[in-house]
Amino acid sequence: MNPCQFFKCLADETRLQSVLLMALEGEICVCDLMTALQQDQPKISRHLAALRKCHIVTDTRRGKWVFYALSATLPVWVKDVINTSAQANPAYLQEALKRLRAARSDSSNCC
Amino acid sequence: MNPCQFFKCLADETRLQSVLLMALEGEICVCDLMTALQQDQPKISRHLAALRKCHIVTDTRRGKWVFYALSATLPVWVKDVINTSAQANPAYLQEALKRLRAARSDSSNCC
DNA sequence: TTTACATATGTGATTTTTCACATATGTCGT
DNA sequence: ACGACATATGTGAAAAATCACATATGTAAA
Repeated sequence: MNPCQFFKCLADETRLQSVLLMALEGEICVCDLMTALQQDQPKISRHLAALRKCHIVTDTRRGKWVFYALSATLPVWVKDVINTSAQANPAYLQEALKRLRAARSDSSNCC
Repeated sequence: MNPCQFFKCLADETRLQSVLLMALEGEICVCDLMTALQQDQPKISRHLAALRKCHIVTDTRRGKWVFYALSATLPVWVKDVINTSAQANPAYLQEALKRLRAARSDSSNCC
């Protein structure tokens, strides 16, 4: 993992929040990320594709839905950077996390 | 320190290598960074200005030279991210570090 | 106070990234 | 096979970042 390429992946609000949410909450489906980050579907999807291309996340299809999670094979230092950042910035993630959890506990939600 | 803004600062080869070298070697003057990174003066100076603007580094003038170092007041998580990245990527920094140390031990060097 | 050297910044061009919209692909239920 | 829904991607435009060159500022020594 090239360090500069890695930091470029984190250097965008949508990608960074997606990665940090996955660090805190495990796998997340695209529809829930749309809700959590309040962004439209193509935008979410495109940023996830960028993360996937750099092997930071993996995607798993289950029925109609695709779930993204941090790659299990990340270098230790990358995991450390992601976890440290996720733990240390509750305020930055607060709103998105609230929307994510609300969506997930809503039985009328998509997935 | 906004997390996304911080990662944007690291998302450039010149800025990232400058920051990681400062983590490993302490303060570095502009002329030595030019040698270490093999970039021209305005380019180095401009990227350092960006880091300074975000309060990631501080600058100290001593005579004709300006020395840059990681800010002493960085949040703990930011220091952790920088140090972890610097320690974990020796190959990424090897060449620059070699040139930096060579320049510093050369008595005919600028500063 | 003039000159040389180290560093910073103004500026316009170039490159890269991001975006919005349209459309394609994939899955499931009927 | 068809329709509805979830996700992915093609494409051109817009925005942002980077660059190279010129020039300005600051310091010290002669």
